[in-house]
Amino acid sequence: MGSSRYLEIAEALRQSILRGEYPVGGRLPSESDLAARWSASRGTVRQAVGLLASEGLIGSRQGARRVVLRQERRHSFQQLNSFAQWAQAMGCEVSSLMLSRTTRPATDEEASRLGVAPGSEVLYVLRLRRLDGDPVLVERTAYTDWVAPAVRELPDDCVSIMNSIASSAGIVAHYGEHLLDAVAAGSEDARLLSVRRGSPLLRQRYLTYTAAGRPIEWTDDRYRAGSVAFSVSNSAAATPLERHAGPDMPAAAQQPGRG
Amino acid sequence: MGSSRYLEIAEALRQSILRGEYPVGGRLPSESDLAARWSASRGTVRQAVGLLASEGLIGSRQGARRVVLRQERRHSFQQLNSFAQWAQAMGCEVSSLMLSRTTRPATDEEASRLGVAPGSEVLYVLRLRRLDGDPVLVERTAYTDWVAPAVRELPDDCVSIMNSIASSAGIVAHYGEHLLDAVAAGSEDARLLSVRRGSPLLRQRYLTYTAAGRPIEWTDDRYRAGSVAFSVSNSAAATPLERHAGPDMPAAAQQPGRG
DNA sequence: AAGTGGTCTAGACCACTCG
DNA sequence: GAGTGGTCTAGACCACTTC
Repeated sequence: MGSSRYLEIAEALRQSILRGEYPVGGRLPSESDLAARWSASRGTVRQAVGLLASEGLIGSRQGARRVVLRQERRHSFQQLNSFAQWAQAMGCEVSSLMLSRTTRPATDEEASRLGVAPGSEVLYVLRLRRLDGDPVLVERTAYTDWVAPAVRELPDDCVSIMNSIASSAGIVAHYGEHLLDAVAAGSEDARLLSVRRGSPLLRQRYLTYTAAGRPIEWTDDRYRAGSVAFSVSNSAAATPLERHAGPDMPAAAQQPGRG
Repeated sequence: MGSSRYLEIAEALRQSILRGEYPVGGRLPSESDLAARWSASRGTVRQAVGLLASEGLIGSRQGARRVVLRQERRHSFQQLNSFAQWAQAMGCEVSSLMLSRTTRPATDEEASRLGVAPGSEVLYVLRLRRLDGDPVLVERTAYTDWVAPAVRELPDDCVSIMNSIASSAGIVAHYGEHLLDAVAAGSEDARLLSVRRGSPLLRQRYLTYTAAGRPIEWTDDRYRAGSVAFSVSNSAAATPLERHAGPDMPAAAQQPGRG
C-alpha cells in the first residue's frame, strides 16, 4: 500500500492540486503549516513536497512559498518502459506480433550497450505493434544471453514481454536509459508501418537494467510521426533530459560514448 | 561556491565515479561509512547520494549497497534550455540570425501554453541557428508581452536571447516543460535547413517560466535529423519522461491538454 | 544475525523573500 | 523583521538484503 507517511501526505497534496484547491501559479502552505496539519515532522513534510517537486508538479525557492507549476499527474516508470502498459492505461487496444526471433552475434553497438564481449550471441527480436489496429511502432530488441531463454518461450503475439518475463523468470527492469531522435524510415520500416520510405519517424532507443545494474535489453523503437510525443519537465534543481550530438555533427561536437 | 556540505560530498563521489574508482556495476560504501569518512551526519550523506541518484548516476534498493549505473556527467539546466550554452560547452562555434520579429495575436496553442487570453499580442521570432557554419536548427518562439520589449531591442545576430534578457531585464528561466516528437520538414524548414521537403526533423517544443511560475516563452525548435539526440535516465523511483498521444492517434488515446 | 537503506523525529542555524 | 525554505545534526525503529 502507500504505507509511508510521506507518500500519504504527497498523495493528498497531489489530489488537492488536481482538484484545483491549489491552482496553478498559486502558493502551497508552508512546511510548518503542513507539519502541524498532518502532525508530522518537518522532515517528513519535506520528503512529500520533494517528491512532488521531482515530478515537476511544484517548484520552490529559498525564502518563498512553494508554487504550483502544473496540474497533471505523471506516468509511472512501467508506463515509460512498457508500450503495452502505457497504451492500456490510455484505453487503447494494443496488439503485438513478433515477426522474427533470431540468435546472432551482437553488433558493436549492442555489445557496448549491453556490456558483453563483442560478437557474443544475443537474441534479436523484430516486432510490430498496433494501436486499435493501426501499425504505430516497429521494435528491434537485442536481449542478453541470460534473458534470451525466457523470451524464446513466449508466443508471437505476446502483448508485454517485460510483464511476461517478470512473471515467468523474475526478470524485472528497475532502471532505464533513453535516447530520442528523428530518423527517416528505411524500407523495412516503411513496409511495416505503411508509410513512404524516407518519411519521418521518432526513434526511442533504450537500455533497461535490473536493480543490481545488470543490462537486460537494448531496444530501437520507431514510431510513426504524429503518433506519440515525449515530455519532460526540468528546473534549475533537476534536469533529467540531456541534448547530445548526433552522427551528422561537426567533429568538435562529438560526445564520448557510453562504454 | 559549492558551499553546501552535501554538494561537496556529492561532487567528490561524482569525481570518484568518473575516475573509475567505483566502477560501473560496483558498490558504493555504506551511508555510515561515508558519514564517518566525511564527519557528517547520515542525513547529509543521504542528501549527497540522493542527488547522484536523481542524476541517474547511481541506483539504490533497501537493504543493499548503492550501485554505480553510469560514469558520465549530466548537463546543466541552462544547457538544456539554451542551445548556445550547450553548443559552446561542446566547443562548437554557434551563430544565430533572427530572420523576423513580428508582433501578432497569439494562436490558440500559444495562448493556452503561455496562459494569456486568446488573441493577446505576442512577439513572434523566427530564428536560424548554425553550428560551425552548418544550419542545424529552426526556432520559432512566441514571447509574452512583458518579455517582448527586452527581446525587441536585441541585435539580429544575438547568440543567446535567454542570456541577454537575463542581464538586461533580469528575466531568468527557472522551470521548463519540453515536448519531443518527429515531424516532416515544411517548405520553410526545408529552405532554411537545406534539406528536402518532407524529410525528418526532430521537434522540441517547450515552455519556460520564472521562479514564480510566470510563463516566459513558448518555442518550437526543429533540428535537422542526425544533428542531435536527447537522453534521459529513469528508474522505479523517478520517471521524468512521459509518452504522449500525438494528433494521429485514435480518439480513445487522446490525452487532455495542459490548460 | 549482521549490515544496509528507508522512514521519522525534534531541534538548530542560516540565507533568502516579502511586506 | 517575520516568515520561509535550505541545510545539518543525533538519534531511533523498521524492512530488506546478504551471508
